[in-house]
Amino acid sequence: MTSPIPSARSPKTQGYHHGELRHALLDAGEIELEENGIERFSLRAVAKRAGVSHGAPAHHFETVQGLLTALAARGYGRFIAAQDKREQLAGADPRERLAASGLGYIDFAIEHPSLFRLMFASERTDKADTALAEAAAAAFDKLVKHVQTVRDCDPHTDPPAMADVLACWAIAHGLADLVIADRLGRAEVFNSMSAVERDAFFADIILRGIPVRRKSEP
Amino acid sequence: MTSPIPSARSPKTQGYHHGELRHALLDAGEIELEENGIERFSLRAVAKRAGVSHGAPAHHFETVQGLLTALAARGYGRFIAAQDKREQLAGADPRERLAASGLGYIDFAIEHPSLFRLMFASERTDKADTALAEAAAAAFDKLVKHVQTVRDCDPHTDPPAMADVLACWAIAHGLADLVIADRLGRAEVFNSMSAVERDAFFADIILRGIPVRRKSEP
DNA sequence: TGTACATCAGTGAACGCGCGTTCACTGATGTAC
DNA sequence: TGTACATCAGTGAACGCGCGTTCACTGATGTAC
Repeated sequence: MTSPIPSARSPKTQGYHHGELRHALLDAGEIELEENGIERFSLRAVAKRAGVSHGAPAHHFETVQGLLTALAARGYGRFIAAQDKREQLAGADPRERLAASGLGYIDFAIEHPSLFRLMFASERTDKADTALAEAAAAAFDKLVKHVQTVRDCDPHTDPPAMADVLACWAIAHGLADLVIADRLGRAEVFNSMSAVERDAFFADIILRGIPVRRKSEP
Repeated sequence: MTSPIPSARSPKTQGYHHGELRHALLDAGEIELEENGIERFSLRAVAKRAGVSHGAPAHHFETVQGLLTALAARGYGRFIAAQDKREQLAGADPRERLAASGLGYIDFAIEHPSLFRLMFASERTDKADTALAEAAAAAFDKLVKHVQTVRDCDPHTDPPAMADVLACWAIAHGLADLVIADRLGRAEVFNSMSAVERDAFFADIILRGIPVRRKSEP
């Protein structure tokens, strides 16, 4: 079934003391989360996977909620990294970069569906946690800045631009959630797409959130 | 804490036999779901709320998964009803009706957040269940027909129209999921809206999924 | 360099809990005659 | 209308399980002198 992660122990600390257990528990927790889903997540299984007794995590996380909260916070780091990765493949055009960021949003959900759900739809994290709140805020700021670049104004003081922010967010989020729930297959055309076609398809939909302003319009 | 639902027993069947227990369990299950969330949902609590012993549900649902699956299937009925309700308040314009349907989608999520999550994001339902699959298909068909009316073509054979379907779906779904995750409050403008303003705000965003085609465009 | 000692970070047994499911049972109901 | 009987739909005790958490313990590590 599950096996410890020997590589998580450096040769220097292979003995009684682990040395990097906090980090190892996060790694093991992430794997457990993706293998079993949030609904079957358990601290004991995480400890087993990390190769320690199930009492050990208490020295690093007060409760299972603490571990899940730390996982969610770290998840936002991966989430932003997935968006950065797509942006680096994009050109200089602000709209293209915004769409790329949205594709990274979806990539993350596909690669880490349970972590994505933990971050956006679980009641098992501590929403008052500072690190988690800051990580989530950083992700939101990223989107705000994309829209700011496209619209050349600050969404926080320009309601129409903030509407663009929420529209793009909702689209990327909705696509991501529907993809991992395996719902988009209902659209026959979706099933026959190559990866490149799918990216173009999603990018087109994401950009509907921030319509091009025409001269004839206000 | 929790109390039985005496009204679920008709005077004629108040004795040893319940008479409507299947129905009463679904009602109790829905309340339990919303009060405790999926993550803390338990068959024993549902039985207690329905006023029967915890062994009783086995006569109506093979397992807890069976009850959750039936709840999800019935949820799609409520989901479609929420959309119908909004449509009835809308005029004849196809775009207005499509937007209204999307608002009903969001209404449902707000009124039944845990049921919404059970339907769209849980691993605890039996996805092979016929009734559940048919209920979900009916909800999708509803959206397809809205787009069909707006575009005057069948999305199942017209890929651009199916792209409109998925775009509108993703927007309504994304808004719904972000609203119940309490994320939209990050946009300051959103917090100060009245219910009517919020509806108009969401309707505008939903309709971005199905852009008006101009004569100068293909 | 060697020793005493404090602290750290593990172990593993134990606790109590709620869970889904099973099952022998029994009261209530419906039907045949 | 009355009786015998089959079936239905409950009860409640029992099962085994995995869970999070606690705690006395101990081996490992680091530090003071």
